[in-house]
Amino acid sequence: MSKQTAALTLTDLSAGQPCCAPIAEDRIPAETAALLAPAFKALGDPVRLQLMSMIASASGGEICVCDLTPAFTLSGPTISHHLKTLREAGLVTAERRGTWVYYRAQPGLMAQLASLLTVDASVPVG
Amino acid sequence: MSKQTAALTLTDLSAGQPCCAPIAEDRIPAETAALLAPAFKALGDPVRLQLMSMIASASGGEICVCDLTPAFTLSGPTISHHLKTLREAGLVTAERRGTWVYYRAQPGLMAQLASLLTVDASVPVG
DNA sequence: CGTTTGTTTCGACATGCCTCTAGGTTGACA
DNA sequence: TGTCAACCTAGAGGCATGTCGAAACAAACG
Repeated sequence: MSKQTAALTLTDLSAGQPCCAPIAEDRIPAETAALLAPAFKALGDPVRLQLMSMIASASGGEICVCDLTPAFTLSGPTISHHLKTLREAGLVTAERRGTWVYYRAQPGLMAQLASLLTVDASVPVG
Repeated sequence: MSKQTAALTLTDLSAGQPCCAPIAEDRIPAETAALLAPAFKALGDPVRLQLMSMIASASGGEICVCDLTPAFTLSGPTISHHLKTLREAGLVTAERRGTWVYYRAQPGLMAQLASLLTVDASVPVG
């Protein structure tokens, strides 16, 4: 991992390490933007947003690909591609158990994105 | 009118109308995903994420394009293009006053996205 | 009225993304 | 061991996006 420009890594973020103040408090540094933008980008597709929702809301905290694929009118490989995108963004993790692959949400990064967008009413407008 | 699944518009969201439960509570409907994905997509670029941050954190709640452009090593038209993307996503609004154009964040939609990503510790994991 | 300054639009090109089909890999089971 | 099911990877086609330079538009000012 050579692109260590920022002192923060995706692993840190997934682990829930705080990254920065909310977007409305201070201008975020370029390194942070470069690190978090891919996560937002991954959520920028309706299919992936629904996949993320199904994974995050799954009972037991995980869900099988075999339960995800039939929920869409898309081919298996296409769903697999979207899951890979979510995986590479650090939003989910995958684990193979026997025949099936189970996906699990990564609450740390989700919380980071949420806190970044949080608009605090007490944020000074001046 | 407690269960609004599809009859929601971007205007509603920008105005701060609640759209749905957090992503980790229930699977979001396809209509909601189609409505919110463009907003995440708009934030999925490092330049736009920084622009959004500069706008949202601007003192006075607004900022001039003439203050945004010099902050990047990109051409004016390119910055304008990114601002248009944020505008069309409903994340910011623009107003021309004299020579300059001022941009202002749209806290309603930002709050929607934040609440969607919020992970409640009390979310049942089983 | 013409010039200057700030901002957006237009046209073009390179790159990236979404989707598919085809094929490969992994694991279960007779 | 052979076969089948589940899942992923590879490659291609078509469309969208990011970026630029040039030009158009808008407002202020002399």
